[in-house]
Amino acid sequence: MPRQPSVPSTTKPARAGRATGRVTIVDVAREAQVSPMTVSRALKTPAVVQQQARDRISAAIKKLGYFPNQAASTLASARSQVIGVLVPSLTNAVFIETLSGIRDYLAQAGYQFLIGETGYAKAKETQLISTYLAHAPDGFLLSSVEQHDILRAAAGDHIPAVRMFDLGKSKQDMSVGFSQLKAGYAVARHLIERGYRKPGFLAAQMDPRMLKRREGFRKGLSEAGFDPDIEVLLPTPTTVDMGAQLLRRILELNPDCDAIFCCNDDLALGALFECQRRGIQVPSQMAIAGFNDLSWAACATPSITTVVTPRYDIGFQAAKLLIQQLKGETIAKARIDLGFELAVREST
Amino acid sequence: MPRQPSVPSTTKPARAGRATGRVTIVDVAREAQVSPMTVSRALKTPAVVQQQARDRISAAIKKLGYFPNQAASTLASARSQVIGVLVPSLTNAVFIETLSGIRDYLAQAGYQFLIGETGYAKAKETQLISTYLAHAPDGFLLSSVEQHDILRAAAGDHIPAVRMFDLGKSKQDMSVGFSQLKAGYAVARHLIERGYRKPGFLAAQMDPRMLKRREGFRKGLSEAGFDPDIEVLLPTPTTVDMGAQLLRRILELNPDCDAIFCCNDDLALGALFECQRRGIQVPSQMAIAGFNDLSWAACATPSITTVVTPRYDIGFQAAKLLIQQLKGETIAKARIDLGFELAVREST
DNA sequence: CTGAAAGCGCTTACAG
DNA sequence: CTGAAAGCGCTTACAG
Repeated sequence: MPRQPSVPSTTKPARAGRATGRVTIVDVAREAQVSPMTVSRALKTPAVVQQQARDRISAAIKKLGYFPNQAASTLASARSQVIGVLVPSLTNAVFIETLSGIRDYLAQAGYQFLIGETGYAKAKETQLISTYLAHAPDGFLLSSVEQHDILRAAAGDHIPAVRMFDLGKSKQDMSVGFSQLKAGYAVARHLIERGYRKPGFLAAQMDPRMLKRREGFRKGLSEAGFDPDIEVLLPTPTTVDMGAQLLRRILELNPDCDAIFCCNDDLALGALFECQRRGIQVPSQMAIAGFNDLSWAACATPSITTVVTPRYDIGFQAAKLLIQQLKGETIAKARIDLGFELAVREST
Repeated sequence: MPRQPSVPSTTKPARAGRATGRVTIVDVAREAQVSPMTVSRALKTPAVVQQQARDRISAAIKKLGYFPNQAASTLASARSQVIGVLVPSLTNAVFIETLSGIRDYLAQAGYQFLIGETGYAKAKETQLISTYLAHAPDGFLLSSVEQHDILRAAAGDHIPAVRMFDLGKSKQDMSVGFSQLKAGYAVARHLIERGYRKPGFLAAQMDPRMLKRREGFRKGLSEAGFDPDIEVLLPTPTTVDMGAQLLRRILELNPDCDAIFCCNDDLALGALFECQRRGIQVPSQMAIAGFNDLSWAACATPSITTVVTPRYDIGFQAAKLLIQQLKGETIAKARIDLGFELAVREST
């Protein structure tokens, strides 16, 4: 690894009280016998620097153990190479996979990112954006559909943002996701086609995306002449255990409920465990459908029918869209629908 | 929200080609009729500024919509208020909870953090540290026990680091975790005391912590005169489905195996599903113990015995230790053992 | 408690 | 393709 050589005071006299000992672009320039500007160019736009100079600069960088100071670069260029990323929750596997997609795209593009957790609250999101502004992010990846005035107001400029998970209303706003409404609708259609007659809906964590899934589910039931009001919704955060609680509750309220759509796979898993505990056969006495296709859905006993969502891709494509925008490239489509898939398994 | 006022050219003439339009500390100083230095002090060490001046500065900040430029601060002070955090995996719920602990401590302390995923590889960790150095982090929170020369070499200075999850060998090295070895040993003792005679070990993702758990487990078995070699280890990443595969494999190799210690709860869940699929009664025909106490362990059918690990606290305490070190506070204990707990449930 | 000067390490905007 | 000058917005290190 690059070892920082102790710089002899003859080549680099310590300035009065400010010496950091850090190897700078000036040190590299001196070693390579070019100007600091040429070193800067060799690092940012190598094509524009003569091969010979580039070689000397590379050698000097290696010899001195130079690495760039991002703060200086940010200050001088007003570009931080940092993206602010705000997701609703970090304890939900769904968003973690989205972060993986974001990281994979941003890493190869040379960007870092700051991660914030909004707890599904717009106010918290606004506050985090505000905090992040000190770090002068070049852009934001957000999870809410709402607009943030602060993005327009800050730094005299509009900071570009891409919204993830749901699709923006206007085609100008950049967004990457899929139709939550259609996904909920598809689950309703599936359960009806399988012959279930009293499908219910279980949910926790009242966030806008969940409400859209519910809306689609209800629409599917209503259209087919079924009762859309068999449901239990809780505002508290989702846990596996809550799936068990919700199942108990819906059976108390609707003893003849014969199928449930859980708004995520954690609830579905808890509901399945509760059925096992009570000796309720799945799917013959109770069908269970989940959402997201987390790792256990496919290998549970019985395996769980669920909606496969493009979580990783949402992060990857959203990051890509943002960077294209930052580079001033033309955006073919600002609103990217990645779709979803229904994985039909044993539980329905 | 703070709206950036358009600055009339009479008060702030645009410099030749560099005007950013950003409100700076100089603008605030002018508005508050103090020097920029006093504004800086009012923000960093308010106690040292006269109340009256502070009030005028607050008003000016509000009026102009000022927020600090972290890049300028970092460049001038050589302190970035950023911590580099490296965890083995972002798709493992364990580390996510650790990140929550880190975030909760760092947020109130006014620090941001960059998150990197090492994929359980030291080389990747070294590379990420190297990348992060450009952002001049004030410290690192690491997951490996190994030393990184690059931390000593960089920036002419030693950058402080706290190691998480396992305990450092020396009492000088800062580390926060618990004894993986003792945890594995405790599970072995528990299974033996319950009367199981052929306990086996299932693992994936060969990382050093897992190997220490295994070492403790084998020690417990050997001491009691049991065969420690009933085990299946795979180098590939952990998934729920792999728990099912590993269970099949260990039963092929050791048909009389009557209990398994899975190196994490994901494997335990997969093993439980596989038992259900094959009609193997848990725990009467096969006992299952996991590790970490993830959300489903307590509510599975049957509920799963597991080792409760202090994941959130590891993150919180590690961040606290690092910040104390950065502030030059005296460190009472550099090696913090947070312990663990065995949650005995129905599966054993 | 307050301020003028200098500097942190880069990049912009020219000029050649 | 290359370089000298100036500036990004803060904080350090003095000096009062």
